[in-house]
Amino acid sequence: MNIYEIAKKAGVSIATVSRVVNNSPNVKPETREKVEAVLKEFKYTPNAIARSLVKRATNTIGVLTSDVRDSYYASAIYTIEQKFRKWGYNVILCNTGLEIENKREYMKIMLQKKVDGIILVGSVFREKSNNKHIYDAAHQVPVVMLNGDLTGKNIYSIVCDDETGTYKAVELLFSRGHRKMVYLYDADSFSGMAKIRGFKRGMKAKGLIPGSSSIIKVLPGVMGGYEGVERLDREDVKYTAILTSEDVIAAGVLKKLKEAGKKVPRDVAVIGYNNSQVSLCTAPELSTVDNKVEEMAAGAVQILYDVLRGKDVPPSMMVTPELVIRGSC
Amino acid sequence: MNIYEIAKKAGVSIATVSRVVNNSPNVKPETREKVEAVLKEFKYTPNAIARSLVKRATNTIGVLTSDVRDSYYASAIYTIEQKFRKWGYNVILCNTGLEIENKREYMKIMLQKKVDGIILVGSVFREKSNNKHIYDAAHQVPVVMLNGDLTGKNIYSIVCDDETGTYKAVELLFSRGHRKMVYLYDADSFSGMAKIRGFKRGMKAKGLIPGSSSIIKVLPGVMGGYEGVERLDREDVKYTAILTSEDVIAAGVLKKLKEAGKKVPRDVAVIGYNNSQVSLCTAPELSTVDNKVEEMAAGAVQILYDVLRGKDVPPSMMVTPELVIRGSC
DNA sequence: TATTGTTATGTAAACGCTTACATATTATTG
DNA sequence: CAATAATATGTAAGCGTTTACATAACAATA
Repeated sequence: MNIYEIAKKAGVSIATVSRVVNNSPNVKPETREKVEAVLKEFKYTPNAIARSLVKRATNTIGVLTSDVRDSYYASAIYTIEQKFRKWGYNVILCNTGLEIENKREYMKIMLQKKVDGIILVGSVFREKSNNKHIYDAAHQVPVVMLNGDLTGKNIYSIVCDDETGTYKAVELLFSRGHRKMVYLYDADSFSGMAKIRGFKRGMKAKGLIPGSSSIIKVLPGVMGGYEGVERLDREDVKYTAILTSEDVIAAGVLKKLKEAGKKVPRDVAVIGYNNSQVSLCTAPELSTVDNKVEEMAAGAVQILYDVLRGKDVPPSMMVTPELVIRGSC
Repeated sequence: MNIYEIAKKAGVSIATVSRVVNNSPNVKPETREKVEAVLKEFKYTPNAIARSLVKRATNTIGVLTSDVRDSYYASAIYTIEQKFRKWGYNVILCNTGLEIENKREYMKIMLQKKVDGIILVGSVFREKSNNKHIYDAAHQVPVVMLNGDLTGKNIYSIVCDDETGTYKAVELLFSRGHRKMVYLYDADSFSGMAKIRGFKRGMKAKGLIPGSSSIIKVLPGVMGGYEGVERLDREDVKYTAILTSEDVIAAGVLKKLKEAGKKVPRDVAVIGYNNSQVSLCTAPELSTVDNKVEEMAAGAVQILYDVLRGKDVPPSMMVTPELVIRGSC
C-alpha cells in the first residue's frame, strides 16, 4: 500500500497524502481526517527507503567494532544505539574482527548503504597507513572514533585518558607499599599503548625501573591472565602486585594465584581495568579502573549528532578514568 | 558520482554501466574495461538505497533484543551478524528493553526501513496478546524467534530445551547426594518458565517437593544472587544446593556464601546457567548449563535465510543444552 | 465587485538505480 | 552474400517518496 493507492482511495493527490503523513501544516483539517482514516484503514507503512533516496539521509549510523561479545564494546554499542534512537536514528552493527581487510569491506558497505555517519568503537590501527579506509570514508560521511588518535577533516575522536588511569593505579599500589609490579596486557591497540605508557611513567615517577620482564603480553581473556602468571613464576619474576589491561585478564590472574596458594591481596595485589561486570564476580572483588565507557560513547554520539546538524565540534575530546578500589588490593 | 555521470564520461548508456557494475554477462570486454576505468577513476560507489528501492530488498535484517550488554544476547547477536554478513546482509541492532511499547516502536521502524527479515533474540512476551506486534510484522516479513513459542504464518522459532537443561542439573545434584535444593531465577520469560518447569519436574522425579520457598525470584545480575541467599538465610530456608537461571546470579550466590563462611562445594553446591564467561571467572569455577547460544543463533540465521530464498522450513526447531561440570558442585 | 492576499491542493520532476523491451551490431549459416 | 541467429547496447519506465512550483479556492480589503 503506497502513497498513490492511498491518494486514490482518499480522493486527493499524492502530495496531500505526503503532507498528512509528515504532519506538514497547510492541509485543511477535514482533508487531513479523511486521509488519516484511509491511512489507518489500509495500515499504510511509509517506505523509509524511498524517503531516504530523496532526502539523501538514511537516519542510520554505521557502528564498527571488532567484537560485540567484548562487554566493554557491548556497553559502548548499547549507549550509542539508545542515544541515537531517541533522535530517530538506527544503528547497523558490524563486527569486523581484527583483520584490516574486513574493516575495509565493512566500511565500503556502510558507504554503499549510505549511513549518515560512522562510529568506530576501538577499532583503529596504530599504523596510520592501515587506516586509509577511515580517511576515505571521512570523505563521504563524518567518522567518530572511540579511543583512536586519527585526525583529519570530518574525523573526530573521543578518548579515555588511559595513560593517567594506569598511572593512578601504579601510584595507588606504590602508596600501599608495593615495589615489584608487573603489567599484563593483551593488545597493541591505541589504548593498550596508552596504558603501558602510564605504567612506565608511574614506575619511573616512583623511582622504579619497569624492566622488560615486568611488561608482558598475554593472550586475551581469562586464559591470558592465568598463563601470564604461570609464565612469571616459571621465569621466576618477583612481584607483589599485578596490573592488567582488562578485568578478564585480572580474573585469570586471581585464579592462578589462588591455585598457587597465594592470597590476594595479602601476598599479591591485583588491579584490573574497565570496571566490568567480571570485576564484581571474582573473589575478592577486583579493584579496577573505570574508563567510563558509557560517558565516552555518549560523547561520541553527541559529537556525531552535532556534526550532522552542522554544528562546529572540537576534533577531539577526552574523558578521565577513575580508580575503583575493591578487595583485590 | 552516479551512474549517469559515469555513463557520460565513459560514452555509454546507464544500462551498460549498471551491467558492468553488476558483472552481468553480455557486455563486450572492451566496453567493460572502458567503463571500469571510469568507475575506478571517479571512485564510484553504488547507492544501495536506490538499488533497494527497485529490487524491493534491502539486504538488511532487523535484530531486536532487550539489551546487548547481556553477554548471552551479545553472543547471539555476534553469530547472527557474522553469519548473515557472509551472505551479504547487514544487521540493524535494536535494544528494546523490556517495555512493550519500545518493542512495538522498534518493530514499526524496522518495517518502515524495509528490513528483509526480523530476528527476535529472547524478547517474546508470555501473554500472546502482548505479541500482536510480532504477528503484525510477520504479515510483511519473516520473523524468527530465539527462545520464543509463538506460532503462525511467517513465524519461526528455535528454542533451547531449557526444561531438560535444568532437569539434568537437578538430576546431577541429586546423584551427588543433594536433597535440599533451591532455585533462583530473575525473569518470567519464555525460557525462564521452562527452566522452572525443569526444576519442578526434576524434584518430583526424585520424590522431592519443590516448595514455594524453594523457587524464588530475585533481581537480575550479581546482586540478585547475593540478595537471594541473604533472603534464604533470613527466612531460615535450609539448602545444600542452589541452582540459578543465570551464571551472574550464581556468581552473586557464591559471593554471599563465601561471606557467610560457607564453602562451595563442600557445604553448598551451586550450578549456574548459560556457560558464560562469568562462569570461568569465579572461584570455584561455576558448574553450569551450556544452552548453546551460538548454535541457536546459527540455526535462526539459517532458518531466516532459507525462508528468504523461498525454501520450506519447519516452523520450530530445538537445541539440546549440555551440563558443564566444574568446581562449584 | 474587483483586487489582493492567504491557504489548500495538485502536477511533475527528481532521487539513483534495475530491467523489459527495442534496436543496433556482429557472427553464423545455407 | 543474403538471411538468420546471437550478442551488445540503448531507451524508457518504474521503484515510493519529497518538494518546488503552479493553480485553485477562499477570505479580506479597498
